[in-house]
Amino acid sequence: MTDVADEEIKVDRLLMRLGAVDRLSAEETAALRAIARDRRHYPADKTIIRAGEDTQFSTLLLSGLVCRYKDLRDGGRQISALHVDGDFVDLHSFTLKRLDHNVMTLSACEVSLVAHRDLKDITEAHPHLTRMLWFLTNVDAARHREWELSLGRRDAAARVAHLLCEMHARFEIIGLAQEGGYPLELTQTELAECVGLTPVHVNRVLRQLREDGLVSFQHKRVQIRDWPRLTALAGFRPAYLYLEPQQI
Amino acid sequence: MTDVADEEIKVDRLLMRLGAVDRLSAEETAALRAIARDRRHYPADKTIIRAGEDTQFSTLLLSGLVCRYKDLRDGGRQISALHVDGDFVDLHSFTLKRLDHNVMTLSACEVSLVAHRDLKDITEAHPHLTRMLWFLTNVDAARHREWELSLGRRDAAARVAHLLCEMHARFEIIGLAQEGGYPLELTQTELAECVGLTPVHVNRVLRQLREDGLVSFQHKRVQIRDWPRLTALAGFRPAYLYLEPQQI
DNA sequence: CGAGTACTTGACTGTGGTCAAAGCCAGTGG
DNA sequence: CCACTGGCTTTGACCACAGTCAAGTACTCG
Repeated sequence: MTDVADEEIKVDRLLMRLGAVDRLSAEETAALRAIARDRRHYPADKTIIRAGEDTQFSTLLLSGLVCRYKDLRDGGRQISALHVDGDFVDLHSFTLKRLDHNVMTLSACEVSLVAHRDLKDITEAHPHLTRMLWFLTNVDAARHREWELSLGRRDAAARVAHLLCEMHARFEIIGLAQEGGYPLELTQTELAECVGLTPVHVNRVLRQLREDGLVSFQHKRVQIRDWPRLTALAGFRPAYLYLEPQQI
Repeated sequence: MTDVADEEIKVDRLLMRLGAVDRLSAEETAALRAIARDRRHYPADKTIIRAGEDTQFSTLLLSGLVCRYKDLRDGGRQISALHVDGDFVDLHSFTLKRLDHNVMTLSACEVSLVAHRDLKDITEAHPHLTRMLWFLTNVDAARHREWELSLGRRDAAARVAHLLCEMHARFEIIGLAQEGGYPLELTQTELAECVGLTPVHVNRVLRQLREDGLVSFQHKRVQIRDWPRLTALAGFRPAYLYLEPQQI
């Protein structure tokens, strides 16, 4: 595979995600490609946007794993979202200007910075594309709501299982899940920060899930062993991810 | 006060909220007023939108208290958001079409139904107004993130205190907070469903907060007793509510 | 090969859940 | 006007899930 073809695939992951939901015109496709220019590479564990800063750009994740998190004064940290290849990590900063959370890489990442100025132009010239982008931020909020449900009402095992189910579904649609497994560049501590548990307890839960033959998470890879029982334990129903086509 | 003036005030609460953030032109104001026509009244405790249904309208809350919630199969319920006068409860259904959660009144409510068809017209004709509405859904997501932080990392007292702080700030900007207090049409059970605790424990926490002289919640009314200590306990900083003016 | 990070495990603790019963209050009907 | 009802709140006794603390193991990377 040439570098050029490789680059195209990376840029196209967002287009594929959008195209799977509603039809994108050639013009819209071109407009999106045109604004996703400024390419950057970041190492793992780098905070790339800090809460409260003024932002001029939104971050389109081309490859790698990114999280958004909030800190408590006493040192506690809650990861509020995970992002995979093709996600518009902080599209909401276009209207919010300054963010209420930090953005950090969890693995080495490649991104495109998209100027808010260019997004504004899209809202002036491409109403349908604007609605599609708006849709993306609304799906993001829907994931927040499902996480609220996990954090508020599911027990430890169901929380961990649910997260592993969600990430499986998300990796699957971008073609990065293989043989019932997928790569997940998280430490157990970071996983704990997603699900509101301690690292120690996450470790115990993972052992239990593994011994019960539901799922394993080792060496940064998740392997699904029994999808029906896993989704049943987690109460996972993927409607909230909005993967079905519709007219926007 | 005449009925007509009263009606105007109700419609204008959304306009005031938007106008406090960024300047609304006369045309934009008129466009918003024009689409908020279909007026409805609902009794308390009525589920008005169910998860998964196809929606043709979004709900602008004119007066009353509304919640959005998700159910677990085993009967558990998590309230993911509360809405006060002037909130666009489910503006996100405009792009999502079907919702991932239910919408329910907590008190008697008055609403305007806004047709998605009309919202679409706005996205075609009023880019700046479109960005303002997009902004509203993004602020909604920011509140979800703060709730994720509460549910995942704050202890019971801080969770309850934080919710009471947030609602105070929100009632204040719509002019419904008076003498350091505000009306909150919630039962302790419903409050528990917001903060991921049991009703019994919420009751204990409320007693503690009251005895410590921080805040009381009795007879559907919250009375702030010591705002500095309450916000300190809660770790409340209102930046995530995006009440400051900015250019969108 | 050594240092540092991540993972694993065990013993013990504590916050918040469960279960149960009683109290309170507003609304309803006799 | 009062008794009854049902929902909400309050309290106590007990329990359990997940947290804390601590020690040890296994990998990775220099």
